[in-house]
This record gives sequence, structure tokens and C-alpha cells, in this order.
Amino acid sequence: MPKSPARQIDAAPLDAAAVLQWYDRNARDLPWRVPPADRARGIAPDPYRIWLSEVMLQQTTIAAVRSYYARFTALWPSVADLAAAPLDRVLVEWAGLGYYARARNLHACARAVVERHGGVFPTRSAELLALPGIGAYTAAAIAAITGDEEVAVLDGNVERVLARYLALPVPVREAKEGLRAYLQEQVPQRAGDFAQAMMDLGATICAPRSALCMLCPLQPGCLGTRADPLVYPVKAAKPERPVRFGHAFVIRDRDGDIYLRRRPEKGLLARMAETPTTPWTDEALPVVFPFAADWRALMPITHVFTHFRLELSVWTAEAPVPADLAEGWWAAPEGLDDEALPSLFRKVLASAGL
DNA sequence: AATTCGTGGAA
DNA sequence: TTTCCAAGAAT
Repeated sequence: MPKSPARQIDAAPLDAAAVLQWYDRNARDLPWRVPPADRARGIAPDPYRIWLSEVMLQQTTIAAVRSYYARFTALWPSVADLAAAPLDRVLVEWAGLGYYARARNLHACARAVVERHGGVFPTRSAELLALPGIGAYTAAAIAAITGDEEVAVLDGNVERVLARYLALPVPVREAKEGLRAYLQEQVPQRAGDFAQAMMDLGATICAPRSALCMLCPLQPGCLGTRADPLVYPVKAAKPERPVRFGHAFVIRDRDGDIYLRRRPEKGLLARMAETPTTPWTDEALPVVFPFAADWRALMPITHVFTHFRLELSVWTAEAPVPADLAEGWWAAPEGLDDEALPSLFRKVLASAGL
């Protein structure tokens, strides 16, 4: 019994065989992917690497992920290697990729795999779903890609493909479980290739701002292509992005080292490194310096988060001696690459020429 | 169930 | 310049 009355979707079946044929000829070459020809020879991908790539790819472009994926797999070739690393080391490597809860969950998941599964990464969706940072999509993707579990893999790409194919008249959020149930009925053998095919299709043919329907293997049965496929998926109104203001402080000592500290364990940029800032407020307030010094104004910076935009004035000064800034540490300019600094604070430091 | 989580590149 | 948005999860 489904917990919510998922609206039933009655529609013509989807030509999964045509999708697989298209994939055999057009599969994208990706660092974590086993090409369909190799997959047919029985070569299966490493679940650890598929998991790592899937977590990195959550709400993140392939272009942004590439270098991070290469670095992580070089540093930590197995899940046991990753589990053995300190969390703060993982955060340093994740810095700049965003959505830092992913890195904390990644590390927790690696340790759970070592503890609960003896270091053998699970490949069944039900077990995967119980691990930190693995939700419905990621569990299904790993299970399908590594073990050909015949499970619906529904990501943003596939949602768009299906919304157009079915000419879905409501926002995807309102029909998600119905879409999942419909897709589940369409999953063929070679479930892993089918999942990757549907995602490639959404990324290259049935893209957000362009639909190359003449090249699409699903064009014959597609309801969206009969008028304007680009009107789907129907989306809800976007709330506008508020602005917040604050002041950031680049504090140097006599050697030129920079004062950094760790952000709180919860909330935005949790546990990452930062330069001190004032609280961020919805109105621009006069600056309150952390100590009396010869403060100089630097170029202010703007940083855009998902749900607000931040305008930071940037100030710099030499710390008083002896410096009583207890909870943080001093970092040499050459050592900043080894700090878990989010892009926001890279911008702040760049404003000081660092 | 609606919000809260980053970032950078493309249109 | 502004807008959109990318292989979502946790709460």
C-alpha cells in the first residue's frame, strides 16, 4: 500500500529496447563509466567508484566533478582507504565542490560500509538506502549500474524526459511517485545501461533548453514532441533570492600568516574553515571590528548561494601582539590550498591578494 | 511537505 | 546582466 495516493499514470509503454540501442551507439565517455560493450563482456564497475561519482554528481555538473573524482580516487582507491582518512582531510579535498553535507555523509558512509559490511560495498538498493547520504536516486543508480538490479532510476534528467514523453501537466514534485511507478514498469534487462541511457538522453538530446527530437529514440511515442516539448516539465513559481550583508576580516600576523577558524558543526558551510565575519543580516550594518587596529578596506565581494545572495565588505589588519584569538589557527599564504576553505572564503582571501 | 543545504558555467 | 540549473538528501 503506497503511503501517499500517487497519481496513477496510464500511458503507452516506453520503447526501452530503442533506448538501449541508442545508448550502444551514443554512450558518453565518462571516467567512472564502464562502456556498454565492456559491460556486455561481463565487466562490472567498482561500486565504490560508482557511489563516489554519484554523490559528487548530486546537483553538480560533470565538468565540476571531473577533477574532484580524479583526486579522490587517487588519494583513496578503496572505501577502506577513505574510511581510514580523517574527516577534516576529506573536507579539504571537497572544498569548492559545494553542498558540504555530502562530504560529511560520504565519510560517514565509508565508515559504515567498513563497519557494517566488512568493507564490501553493498549493491542492493535496499541496503544502500540505509547508508548516510544515499537517498532513493543514488541507491537505485548504484544498484542498477553495478548489479543490473531492475529498479527505477529517477533523477532530474529522467524526470524531464518522462515529463515530456507523457506531456505531464503538473510539476514533477506533485507526480514523482507516479513517475517512479511508471518507470519501474518500463525497466528492462540491462537495467544499468538503461538507467545511464535515460540520463544521457536527458543530458544530450532531451536537454533543459533544447530538444533534438529528430535524434531521439523515444520520439515515436512522445506526447511532448507533438506540440512544444520545451513547455515540460511544468515548473512552480520561483521565490526570489533575498540579499544578506556582512563584514569579513582578513587578519594577518607579523609573518603574514592568516587567521582562520572552523565554522560551527551545523548549518551553512558546516565544519569548513573561514576567516572571521560579522553575523550576516538582511540590512547593511556599520562595521564592528573584532579588535582595535589599523583596518584597511579591500574590495567587497558578492557570493550567490542557493537561497540568498551575500554581500561582504572585506577588511584587513595586522593582529595585535600577543594575538589572543584562541579558537582558530594561523595559516601561511602558501598553505591555503591545504585548508577546507569554501569558495566564499577563497573570494574573501582573493580580495586581499591571496 | 516545504526548506535548507554551494558552486560555476551556459544561455 | 540576469536567470537558470546540474546524475538530490536530510529534515
